[in-house]
Amino acid sequence: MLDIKQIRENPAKIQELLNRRGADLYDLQPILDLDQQQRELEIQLNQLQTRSNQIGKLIGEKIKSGSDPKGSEIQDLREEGNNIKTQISELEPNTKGIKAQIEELLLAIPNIPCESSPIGKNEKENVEIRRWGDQYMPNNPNILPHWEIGEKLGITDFSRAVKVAQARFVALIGAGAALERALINFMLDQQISAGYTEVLPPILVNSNSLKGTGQLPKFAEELFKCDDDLWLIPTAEVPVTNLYRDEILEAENLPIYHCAYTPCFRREAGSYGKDTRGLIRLHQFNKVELVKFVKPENSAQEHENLVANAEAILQALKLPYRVIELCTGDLGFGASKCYDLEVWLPSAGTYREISSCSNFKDFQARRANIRFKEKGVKGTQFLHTLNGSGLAIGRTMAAVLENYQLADGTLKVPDVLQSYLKKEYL
RNA sequence: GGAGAGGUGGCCGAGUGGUUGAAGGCGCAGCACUGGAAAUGCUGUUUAGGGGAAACUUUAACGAGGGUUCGAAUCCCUCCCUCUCCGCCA
Repeated sequence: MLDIKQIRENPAKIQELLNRRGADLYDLQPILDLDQQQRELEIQLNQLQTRSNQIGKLIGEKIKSGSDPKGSEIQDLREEGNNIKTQISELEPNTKGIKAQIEELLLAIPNIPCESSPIGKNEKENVEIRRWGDQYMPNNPNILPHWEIGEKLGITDFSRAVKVAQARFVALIGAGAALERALINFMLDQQISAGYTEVLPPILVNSNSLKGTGQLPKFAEELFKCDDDLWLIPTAEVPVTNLYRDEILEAENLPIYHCAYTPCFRREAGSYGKDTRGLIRLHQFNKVELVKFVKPENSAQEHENLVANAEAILQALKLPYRVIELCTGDLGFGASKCYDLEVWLPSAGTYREISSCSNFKDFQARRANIRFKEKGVKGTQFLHTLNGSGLAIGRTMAAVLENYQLADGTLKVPDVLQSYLKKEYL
């Protein structure tokens, strides 16, 4: 959520930044108008309330000091109080309505892009920052797509998973399950030693949590909903970020780094026909997520470090990848600045997103009301949140299945996973 | 699922309609005392919004939302959450 004060004080600047996502998409003027009305009403309401409070006190004092509660003095005050109450009840619905409208509008407005985010209209204008691992690109010309090698080795079973659930689900069998588990454990172990504290959070969350991280109210159609106001998480970002919702943290306890393995559930609405085969786009997938809570002045550096932590996994797995910086037109709803890691998938001859590392600045913190207090400094401040995949397991599995294929149709286990799998080849 | 209890400030805990943003204690901060510290004493110690250059002032908040009243932490209604016992269960 954007800061209404900032919008009020600097509308042109905020509007200009917002326009970088795509001109004319979001108009701040209605918010400004409502805000103006709201403050005028509030001044009136405040004055009435002040008088009402005075009357209440006065009646109390008079009765205590012996005035006749039925006498005309008290009766007059009561009448005035009643009048004020009527006036308040006329104004109050207005302010409440206007406040709710402002809130609704604000919740639907995305974060303002960072000044440093490259300006562009769509993913075509994203900027490649660096590549790594060209020397590990396989030169085997007969590489099978991962879903084929997976079926061939008998470690992925899509058709049975479809029978059990639906399209876009998979069952991992035998070494496939073991490989998935090895990847999870390896990633967690690595991130824990990089300084992240592991969390195993709820994977059903309430709608307040989803509002806090920005999935609601706008993106309900991308989520699976259960009864009782509970939703399956689309990413561990939601439960982990909301761990500290409505809290005031001590500055000395920052930064906080968490890593979390969870399954993730997405409807993938609007992507019919895209990536229909394989492990790339499923309704359920596993992911290790990194989440940081930091002081505002450190968030840019923390962001770079977060990306490095995600990259370290790909490097340890010797999987070729590149780092893309998203342009303003391709930035996610809550992100101010975002780097994607894309892993090399030789069967397709392309890089595919395997991690998305975003700096949300105070956007989520404001929605989720996560603040910190610095000793000796008056008041509280919103902290900055960041998160990134470290990494998406299913897509990592796909990358391993393709990049580690041998000419004879078997698979070499990446060095760092051998101790987990206790095997060198599959 | 059945029966009961409860949700008050950073924490503990009082408070059943009247000047209570909330006694008391703990904790924390500052000052005094001390060679220094402990102990002690004094002072201070929530958050958010509005107005104001500021000093300051005003409003709101005792789980959430509504109601009664001139006035609600206190009374009424709805919802949420926590705990205990019974049942069921990985």
